Formats: sequence, structure tokens, C-alpha cells
Amino acid sequence: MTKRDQSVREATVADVARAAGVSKAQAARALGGYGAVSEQVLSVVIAAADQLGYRPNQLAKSMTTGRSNSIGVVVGDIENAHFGLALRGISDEVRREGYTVVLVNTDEDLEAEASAVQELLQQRVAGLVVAPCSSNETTHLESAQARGHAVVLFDRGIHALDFDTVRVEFADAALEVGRVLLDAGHRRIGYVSSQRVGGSYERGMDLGLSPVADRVAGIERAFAEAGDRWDPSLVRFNAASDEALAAACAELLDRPEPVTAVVCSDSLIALGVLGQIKRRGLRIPEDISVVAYDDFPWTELVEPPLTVVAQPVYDMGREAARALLRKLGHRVPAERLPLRAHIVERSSVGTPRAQPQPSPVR
Amino acid sequence: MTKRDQSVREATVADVARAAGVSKAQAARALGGYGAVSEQVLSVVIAAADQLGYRPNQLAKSMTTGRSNSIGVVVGDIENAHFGLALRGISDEVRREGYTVVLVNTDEDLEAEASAVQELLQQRVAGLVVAPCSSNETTHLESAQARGHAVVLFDRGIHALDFDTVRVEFADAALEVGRVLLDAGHRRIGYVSSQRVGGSYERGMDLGLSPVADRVAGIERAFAEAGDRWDPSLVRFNAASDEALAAACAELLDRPEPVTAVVCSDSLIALGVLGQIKRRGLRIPEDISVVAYDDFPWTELVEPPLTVVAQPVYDMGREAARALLRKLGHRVPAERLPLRAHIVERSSVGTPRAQPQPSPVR
DNA sequence: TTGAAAGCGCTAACAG
DNA sequence: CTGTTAGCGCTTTCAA
Repeated sequence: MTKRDQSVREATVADVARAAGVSKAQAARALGGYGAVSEQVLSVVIAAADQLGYRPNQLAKSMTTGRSNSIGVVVGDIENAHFGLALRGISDEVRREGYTVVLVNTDEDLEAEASAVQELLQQRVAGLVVAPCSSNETTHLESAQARGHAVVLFDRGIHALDFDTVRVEFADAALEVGRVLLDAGHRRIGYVSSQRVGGSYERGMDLGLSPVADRVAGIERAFAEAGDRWDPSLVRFNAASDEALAAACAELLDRPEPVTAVVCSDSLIALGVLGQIKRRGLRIPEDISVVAYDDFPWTELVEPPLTVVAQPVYDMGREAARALLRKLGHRVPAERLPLRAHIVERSSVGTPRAQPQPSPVR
Repeated sequence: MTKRDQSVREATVADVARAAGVSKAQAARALGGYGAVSEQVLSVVIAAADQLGYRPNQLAKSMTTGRSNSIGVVVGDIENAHFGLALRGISDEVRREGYTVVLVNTDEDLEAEASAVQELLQQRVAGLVVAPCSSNETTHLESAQARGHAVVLFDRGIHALDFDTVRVEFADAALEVGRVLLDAGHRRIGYVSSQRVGGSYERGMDLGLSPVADRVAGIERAFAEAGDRWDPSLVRFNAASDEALAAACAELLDRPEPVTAVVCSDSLIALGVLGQIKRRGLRIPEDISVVAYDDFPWTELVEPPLTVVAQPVYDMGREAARALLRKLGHRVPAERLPLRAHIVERSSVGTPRAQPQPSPVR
């Protein structure tokens, strides 16, 4: 029949050239806006082009120029509002330089991350923005960079040197969290994170270049300031699943001397911890105080409104994107967005109830 | 700075072929796993390949085969957990058939949507999954489909015929929402949505093939069942910005006969409405009842826990992806995921306080 | 300014 | 089984 069912073959430069009665090269130049083209040819070609409904084939363009117009973004969990927001920042920023975003979700799985990088590279993306799920096992990232690919890390860093990394500065805010809690009289402070860490936490342990490391360090510093030490057994990692989180809460809340405050490393953790607290019939802040990272709207609407650490997630995304664009040779405004976190005190931190003085650690 | 193509040139089939001492075609066949290749050649080629660190160039592959391994997804607001979750479903599903996702965020802007479709098509994605921002202005989608591109709509439909559309079934749940509210004694029920609609709502108005239309219709039906009619002026659209939302709330709450209940069309609206209610010092459900669409974890943690309509957003994403895969000729499990919404009654709906009997509309 | 021709890396006939 | 030869759609020398 007609060439309907087969596929409405897209018009190519050759088609346009033929229709315009010029050479393929001239048509391409006119269409692509490069090289020297006379007014004459230009208008004829343009006319022919939109008469035929010509749409440049980006694939072919990338093939021949070796330049791609897409960047790869790999994150652990796009369902997490934290990454959703960061992704938005990345997307908005690169889009204005004409790039599209190829997104891969890894479920915080190392293997998935490695193959994602692989895939993206095979797809010849111009560069990579990744929130690495591990700070140790990073050969896939190192080799990518070694092969000459542009890669920028965000949210979390890795130990290998020479990586552009965009992170929010948590030192001050974390110290402040510690102070606020200590000032209120808390000494048994729990910390819950979904970060995967082998074994349980010990002081001075290497937590990688993660926000979590900074946050834990901040609280430890506050303890030091107060001439005290933070019981490391109160730091619970690996709370990635509902069960793990429940277990972590159990260990913190159901011990002989339960914690009087708990710091939640992200909003997902906070949601879980709040649920566990509710389940136990504990009141905030009378029975237990809570501080959470990430200032999402709902944190202000729960009862009581949560004291949180706000962080410029969207801006972090933008900065990561800018860093990548710079590597790709684009001119990007030099001024960097300040990426500082700050505490927002609301009503979820109170004075711990009178309880036996905790014995100094050890 | 970064080493460019020159120094780290990627190995190609030709390189591998040369190293393995076979023809380009044989190498390609071995590498691509197609055609007939002897054990001999196979092993030699494989060896040479990973010796050279060969990585197939997906771009070239797509070019020659005319088949792409990426699909385009365009949504209004990736920052919204609703789309984040749906995206997750899409991504998980297509990934198992080897596709990656190219994501474009449109800010619910029609022009942005049109150019997104354009861009994606130029990038030669295999197909498109889009949550259209308008149900009327859809020429960009129609022409895409007419040109022979595979496109699947989700979340919202459009009026043009012949579009595969994946939506959650809201009729029953919406009716139930109406009943629950009416049974509790409410008659002045507000509805707030961010959907863009010209002019104010009137009964029988065409709201497009949107979930909102179904939800409004459900409540209207409940009213009809009760032998009453719903005052159309209580339905407020266009609450896309904070200001617009505040205005909508003002019109609903600050009128002589304020509404006794409000239904929030999505979780973002709910967040805003809750804020407005709090600001006014109103108590839920004593002073005002609230029902929200989308059952996200935080809705259970606010005080009081919200009565919500849960919907299988992730599954909707998966189904949309499957529909697309089918169009692309993949074999996909025939059984469709049931996409039904259901009400989850918690504690945000109560009896309205005694007030002058509302006069029947008109 | 223009056009002819040579690729980019890969697959797909078509012969041996 | 294997190799040769064309392209896919575009950009880019290189001459004219």
C-alpha cells in the first residue's frame, strides 16, 4: 500500500537537499546553521525542510560529531523526595545548555550502579552525574573517569581522589544538632541511617565521604565540647528496609536505658521512626525528642512540628550539573551556590524526663 | 582538561576484529551474539574484546538497526512524589527489556511538553510515555502518533481518539468519598485541585479525561444519591501555586457559610490545605474534615491521621510501560495489574458542627 | 559559496 | 561458517 504501515520514513538532509535542488552538504549547512550559506540557498532549504517536516536525527548528529546531547544521572532511589528534588535541579540546569537527562535508578545496589554507568557510557552520554552508593567500591567510577569520561559525584563522595564532588556542608548544622540536644539535657541520643555499613559503628570508624559521616561527627564534636562522649552503640546503620528500621528502633527504644532523643538521617527514616514511636505510644517531645534531616513540607505538619535540618537539595543538583557542564567545556556562571545546611527548630525537641544519670561510657 | 577522544579512543569492532585476526563482520557477529560463529572465532574475539576493553557503541547500533534502546518519559513535575513513584514503575519495567529512560520535566507547561516530545523524537527514542498536561491541546501528541511513533499516556487522558491510556479507576473510590462525607453530615464540601481549567467550575463542565474529572463526578453522584446537589462554586481549580492555593482556601473557608469538609486532589494540595487550616487555628475533624488523594506515608503521621484515597501509582507506571512495550512488539505478560483506587478511612473526617441548614442549591 | 566524497561504528545483505 | 560490501544520517575536509 502506501508507506504508512511500514514506517513513515523521516525526511533526511538528503531528501531536503533534493527537494531544494542543492547539494547535501549545503542543505546540511543551512539546516545546521554552520559553514557558509547564501541567503538564497538558506531560504530555499528552510522552505523545503519544513515542507517535508524535516527533523534532524540527533543520533546521527552525535555519531558524526562525537558529541552527545544527553547526560546520565544515576541515583539510588528516585522515589525519595531528596533525589527527586536534586534531579529537578540537575535537569533544569543542563536543559538550558540543550542536554536531556537519561536517568537510572539503582535501588542503592552497587552492581546495579556499575552496570548503569556501563550502559550510560555505551549510550555515549556526554557525562555522568552520580550519587554513589558506596564510597569504597568505586572501580566502575574510577575507570569511567580514567577512560576520559566526565563524571561528577553528588550527595555522597568517594575515597578515590580526583573526583569533582558536590555536597552540602553539614559540619556546622550537625554540631548545632548535637548542641541543641545536649543543651536540652539529652545524653542518650540515637542516630538512625539507611546507609549500608558493615558491622556496627565504632568511634573513628570510616564512614566514607557521606553526609552521614559529617552528621555523626558533628554530634560527636558537640559531646566533646560538653566534655562527654557519645555512646557509639546508639548509632544504627543499615536501616534500609522497614524491618531493619523497626529493629534499629527496637534496639534504641526498648533497651533498659532507652534513648531520650533520636536523630533521623533522612526523611524516609524519619517517617519510619515516627511510626515506631507512635506504635509505642510515646509522645514527642515529652517522652522522646526527634530531629530529622531534610526539611520537607510535611515535617511542619506533623504533631508536633519537627525540628529539622534544612538543606539546599535543589541547589545541590544544580551545582552538580554545573560542575559537569564546566567539565564539558561549557561556560557556566562562576559563582557557586552556597550549599550550607541549617537547623530549623520547631517543637520536637524537649527536655528528657528525669531518669537515672547515664554512667559515662566505658 | 579532560582527555578527549584522541587519547582514549574507544575500541571498535574493527579494532577487535584486527586484534583477533578475523573479519569485521565475524567480530561483530561474535560480539553481538547474532549470526553464525564458530567456537573458535567466538573465543578469540571475546578475548580480544575484553583485552581491548571494547564497549559497543549504542548510538551506532541504534543508527544502523533503526532500533533505539531508550524510551522517553515526560511528566509535569518530577518533584511530586506521585510522579516519582510512577516513574519508578516505568523505569523498573522497561529496564528489564533493556531500555533506559530519558526523562523530561515540563513544569506542567504545554509548550515545554511539546518541545519535549520533539526533542525526544529527534533523539530517536523507541517510544514515549507521557502524562499530558492538557486534554485539549494535544496536536504535538497526535502528530507524534500519526508519524508512527509509539506513545502511551498515563495518569491523564486526552480527547483525541486512538491513544493508549493508562489510568487509575477512580469512579468507585470517588463515590465512596462523597458518601463518607455525606453520611457524616457534610453538605458544603470543598474540592481543591491544581488542574488548570479556564473559568470556574460548572456542573457538567468538560474537565478532560483527568482523574480530577472522575473524582468530582464521584462526589456529584453521591450527592445525587442523597437527593441533593453539590454547589459547583465549592470546586476550586488552578491551585497550582502557593498563592493560588491560599486564595482557593480563603474562598472556601472564609465565606459566610464556610465548607465543613475539603477534598484535596493530591498530596501537594493536601500539604497546602493543611497549612492553611493550621494557620486559621481550625481543628481537624472538629472544625473541618479533610480527605486527600494519594496515600503517602506522612498522611498517616499527621494529627489526626488523614482519611485518604490510596491509588496504585507504581503499578500505573508499570502498566504504562507495559503498554508501550507491547506497542514496541515485546512480549509482555498479558494479565494487567488492577488499577483501582480505594479509600482508607482514618481520622480526619468527622461530623460537622451544628450550623444553619444549608439551603438547597438554587 | 558550493559540491563531492570520506567517514563515525555498527549491522545486514550477499556471496563464497 | 566467513568475508566483502553497502549503507544508516549527518558533518567535515578538500577542491572547485
